[in-house]
Amino acid sequence: MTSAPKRRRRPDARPDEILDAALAVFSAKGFAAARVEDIAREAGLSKGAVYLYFASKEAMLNGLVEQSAGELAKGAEQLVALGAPQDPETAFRGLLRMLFAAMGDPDINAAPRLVFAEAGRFPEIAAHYRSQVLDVARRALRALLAAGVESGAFRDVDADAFMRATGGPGIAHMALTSIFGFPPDQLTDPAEMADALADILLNGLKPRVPAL
Amino acid sequence: MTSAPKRRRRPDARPDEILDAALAVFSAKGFAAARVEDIAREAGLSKGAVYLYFASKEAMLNGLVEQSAGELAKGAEQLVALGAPQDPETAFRGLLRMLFAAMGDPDINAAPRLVFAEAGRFPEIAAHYRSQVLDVARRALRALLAAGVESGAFRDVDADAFMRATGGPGIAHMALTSIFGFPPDQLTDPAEMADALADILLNGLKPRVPAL
DNA sequence: TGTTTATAACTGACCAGTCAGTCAGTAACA
DNA sequence: TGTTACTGACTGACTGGTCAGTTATAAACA
Repeated sequence: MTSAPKRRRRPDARPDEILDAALAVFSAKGFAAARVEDIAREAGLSKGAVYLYFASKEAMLNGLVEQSAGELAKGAEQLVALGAPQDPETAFRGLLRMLFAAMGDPDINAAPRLVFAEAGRFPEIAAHYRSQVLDVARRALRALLAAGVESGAFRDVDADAFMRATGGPGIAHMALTSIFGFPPDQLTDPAEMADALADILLNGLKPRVPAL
Repeated sequence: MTSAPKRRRRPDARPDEILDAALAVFSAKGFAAARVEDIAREAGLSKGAVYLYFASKEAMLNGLVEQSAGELAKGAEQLVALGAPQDPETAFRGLLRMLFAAMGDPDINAAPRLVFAEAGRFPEIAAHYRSQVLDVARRALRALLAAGVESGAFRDVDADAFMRATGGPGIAHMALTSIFGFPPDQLTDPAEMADALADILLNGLKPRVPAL
């Protein structure tokens, strides 16, 4: 932006810059159709320079996924660990709010979207995401559920159904908004959306009152 | 397989055969990385022959999506229309069972998976799926919800949150099983999974009993 | 016979990855 | 201070291979 000299010496920042550019291009065109030259241009470099930092196009994809997986896993674990023991219901509401905020933001959900689209063709990526993100999320949700059951806030529902009930709507939200351009009819704000969903799920998780 | 003559005349069956083959190859490699010659071989033809039936690779993708969208929309509409007026709860359970059975079966969910992965790059496909599948599903769910509210079985929750709460877990199930190879810990059977989820959601949708 | 259905060889465009060379900066010396 | 020698980040043209779509030709029918 500011009159930067053409040759800037900052090799330590380059890998991240290239990964940012790669995410943008992969996200727009998909891995196979993305051209390395486009990534290079987006990063303000020539194609050759990109190969000084990454051995191949696939290495960029791997780097990208690793980065994103790390962030996601950290976020999920932190959030649940923070709120779970004290107040499972509030922690659950917070988790859904965070999930919908993230999944509704095209900048944030770009990486998960990419993983969704490409993981089928890259077993290594699928395995990495599974162990670094999904397994972590499952453990966190399991802990949250257990805490809720112990405190009497939740019924002892199946953990895998609980995981699908919690994470699924977030994925649906992502797909509807960022892939299909589906605007919600009523609830524009992701936080309201999250609260409406929390309202359904928390009610569903409550121990059944023996009425009716 | 069986000693079929090399030149068989059955042009009326060809388009569907080619679409089947295209789905298999697109699903395995993604649209961009799929080779038309692979599709042709999978269909037992030469590449040139494929171009007698489809003008381009993209035309195959379009045909595929159109076919799949038609089936999905029909299924969703029928199921809800059948059960809604009489017994919304039972209809909802049936819908979830059907959803999980479909989303858990790699043969059936191949087309939706493909659409998920590619719709971002093909606005026409996204628009088609949206109008032919998503809008139809939304209407159907809205009707089911309204019927449930009227009969007193459901609370009057937000329709879009309801849509995400219902469809989302199905998508999550698809992703976990077919993309990430995530085996459920407890519930192997999709029908059990659907019932566990219905248990959570139906309880959540019930009018709140003023206790606690 | 003419028409339909198919093939296989071909073309032209495209692109991942390479590499010989360029240039900005820097440091040591005079 | 100006000069020389050096480094390593960067460039862009090139190569080798791939693949969508075309076409000349032929077999199978009617």
